[in-house]
Amino acid sequence: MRVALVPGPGKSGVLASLADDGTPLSPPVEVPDLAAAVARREADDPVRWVWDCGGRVYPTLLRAGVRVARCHDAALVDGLLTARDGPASRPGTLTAASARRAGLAAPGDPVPSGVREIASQLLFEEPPAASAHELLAELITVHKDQLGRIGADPLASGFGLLATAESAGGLAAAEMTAAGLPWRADVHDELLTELLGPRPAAAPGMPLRPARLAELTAQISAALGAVRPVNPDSPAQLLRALAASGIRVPSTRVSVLRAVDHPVIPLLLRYKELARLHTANGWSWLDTWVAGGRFRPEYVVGGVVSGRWATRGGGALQIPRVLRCAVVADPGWTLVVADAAQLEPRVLAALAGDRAFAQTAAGGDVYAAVASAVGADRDRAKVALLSAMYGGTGGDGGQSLALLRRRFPQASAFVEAAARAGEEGRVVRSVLGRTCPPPSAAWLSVTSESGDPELERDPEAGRASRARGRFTRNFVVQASAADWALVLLAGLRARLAALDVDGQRPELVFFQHDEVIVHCPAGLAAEVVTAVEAAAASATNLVFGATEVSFPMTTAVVTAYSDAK
DNA sequence: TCAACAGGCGCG
DNA sequence: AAAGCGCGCCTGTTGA
Repeated sequence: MRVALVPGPGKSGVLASLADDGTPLSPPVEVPDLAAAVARREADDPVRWVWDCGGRVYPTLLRAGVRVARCHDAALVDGLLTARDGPASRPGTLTAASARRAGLAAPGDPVPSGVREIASQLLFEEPPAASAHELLAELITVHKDQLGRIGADPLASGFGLLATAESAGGLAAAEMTAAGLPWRADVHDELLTELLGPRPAAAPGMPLRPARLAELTAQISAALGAVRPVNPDSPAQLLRALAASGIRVPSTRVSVLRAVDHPVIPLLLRYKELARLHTANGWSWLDTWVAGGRFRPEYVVGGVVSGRWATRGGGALQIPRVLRCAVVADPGWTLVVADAAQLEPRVLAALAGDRAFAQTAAGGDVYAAVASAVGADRDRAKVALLSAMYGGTGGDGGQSLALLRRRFPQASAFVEAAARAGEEGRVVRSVLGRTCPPPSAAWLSVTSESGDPELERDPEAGRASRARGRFTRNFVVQASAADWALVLLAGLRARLAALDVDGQRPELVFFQHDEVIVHCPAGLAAEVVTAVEAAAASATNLVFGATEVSFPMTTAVVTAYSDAK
């Protein structure tokens, strides 16, 4: 059973039951308390809620203590379909719905990524606010249209799974934001103080460097023999000061500086490390993003073209390793940290239908297995494999790359074909059918062939073409890995819901590409680990069908995130 | 004065 | 000969 839902004024809402093909079964029903109505239906029988944008609707339900098991998120599905069919394919009704959504949004409100562009175009037209009944009618039309377009996909079942998983991802994202990642502000503060010195007093308009950074700055200037103090935060200034000391470098990147032998280098490297911590995850970050012992990032489902998630604010997907000691389970609770081991090479093995490579990826360490298969050491094999997926030659791994091609011709041909498609301006799709963006107008104009043989040799054309080849080469792997991880997340979420004991519910609290963290009562950790493994096995089967490739999860039951791995 | 850009670095 | 993929966010600089 599907039920379409649109919030109305106050706590009210409008509902309509739909058949599985999206046809309305009865006239819309107004309810005074939407959350209560949803909770009743959810308890009765399995419902797939159809709504326009879970990111907006669901947090309200969660605040009222109501969870749902399944949904169809029309905004997220629109993103998938628009990536597949192009913006011109978007039906008029959805455009109108997007416009209304944008019109109803407060200025500066985030708009779901799939409709961001069109919404921003229409934002200025001040569309009239539509009634909940009008919006529901539109939603029903859009939903039915989407079901038809999903069904028409050449990868119908895969693409349908993707739409379902993307929608479930929307639910998980809202729930994770509501739950928050356990974060010990006191531990974080202690670490900052230990590394940087005491927190500088707030000086209006005059941000102070913490003691340790000020000290290093002075030492750096001295080591460079600079007359005036050098600001290490200014690459241009630093570059000049280095040159004045006879150090000629193309940039001030850590990787470049590391190769230089000079007394100032260790000071600079230390400064960069600490300054990064201070600016990216220092006290002001703590003030801004951590409250009540929780860090609550806002996830952007499908925010990356490959289907990976992004986050808005707080840089949640770049939590530095040194800070992971601040992620600590509540007393009596524990963290289950699980990540998919060597996900991308395994995905390539499963995708490419390369028997030899699949057998190689059937075991515990793909890189070691590849190394022994091609007769190279593990490091070289790893670089070669990554190069094959990223489009580099791997420098040192170049030879191994050639061996890789000989030993695993089908896997190589698979990524090469993806690269050719990109270079020629075509699009590629993930295993479940997520579609990469078409080439930009700028790319087309740079690479378009002209009759003039002089122009054809424009090196810019070749560069742009190869760059897009690397992008599509990587896309098929990264996006398929994202497919798998999303299906894992959806399955895990469902399994965890079944472990709910009197509100002592294991909570998904973090998701980062190929890694999840579950916060659970200590007594449930073993069951959570089992759930993770079952979800991984199920994801493998749903996404890749029968395959020899294994997708093992590395799980750790820990008190602090830093204790994992 | 402020927005856009460049350089840089954190994560996968 | 050299170079890989995808992000978010910070500071400093530049230019309208």
